[in-house]
Amino acid sequence: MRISEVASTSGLSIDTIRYYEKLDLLPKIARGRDGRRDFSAENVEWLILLSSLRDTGMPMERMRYFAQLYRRGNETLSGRKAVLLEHAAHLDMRRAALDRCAELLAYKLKRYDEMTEDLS
Amino acid sequence: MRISEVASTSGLSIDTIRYYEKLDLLPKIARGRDGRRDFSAENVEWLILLSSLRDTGMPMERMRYFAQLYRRGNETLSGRKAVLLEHAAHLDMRRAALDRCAELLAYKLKRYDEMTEDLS
DNA sequence: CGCTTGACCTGGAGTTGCTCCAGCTTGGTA
DNA sequence: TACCAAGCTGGAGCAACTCCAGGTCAAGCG
Repeated sequence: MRISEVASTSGLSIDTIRYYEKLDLLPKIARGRDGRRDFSAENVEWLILLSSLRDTGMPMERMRYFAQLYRRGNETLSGRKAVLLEHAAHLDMRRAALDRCAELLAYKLKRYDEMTEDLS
Repeated sequence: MRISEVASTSGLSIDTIRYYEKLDLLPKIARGRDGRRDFSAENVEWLILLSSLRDTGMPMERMRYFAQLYRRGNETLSGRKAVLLEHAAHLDMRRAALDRCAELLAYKLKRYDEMTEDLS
């Protein structure tokens, strides 16, 4: 799979994919005879996971750690599981922050409405 | 109110508060005789709102626009309302992204479990 | 067969939104 | 009166992209 296809499939930009490769977040990516990257289905699945983790706020350093485990293979499954469970907990906290913000917005909007009524 | 108190009340760091002032995200902040900032209750409320917006992903440029409206006073209420409504919609999208990620994690975790069973 | 176009390559500079630091001033305490 | 914590400013540093210049290569077209 060409890098442009991977970009549109994963939601990452082409530049970000190359950047992630440079930071060792990806396993070795195959190259075609012409030197271009040729992503396997597994590569793409991995990038979709990274994209999703990053988009929901996993820090780069944590992703590097996760990627190291991934490269070391099956013996690291329980370590990777721990990373994902921790991130699932993080998602709950993010959801709570969104909810608090939504509540604050509802309150502010109500106040704005009251203020515009007072003016009329 | 001193800057350190505002920081712990709003969740923003002292540096970030000064940074926001430099970027004109805040109205003019009073200074004590000694030159230190002295935040009013309204200042603090504004910073809490900014903190919440920023934390849930409003871009700086949008916040600058919002702050400009705020500084111009009551005539901009409907403009500010539009900004907050737009952000409320953004919150829904973020919540959906979190949910998709949670689902992906649940799937991956299940697969990890299956793989560890196979090994044993 | 030569030429152009477009997708890809690399290394490096630029951007956003903080975050930290050096070096200074000041108000309160012993 | 001597100190220390808390504040000040201007500027450097950092994370995570994002963009750009300048180059390669395969494919399609006249």
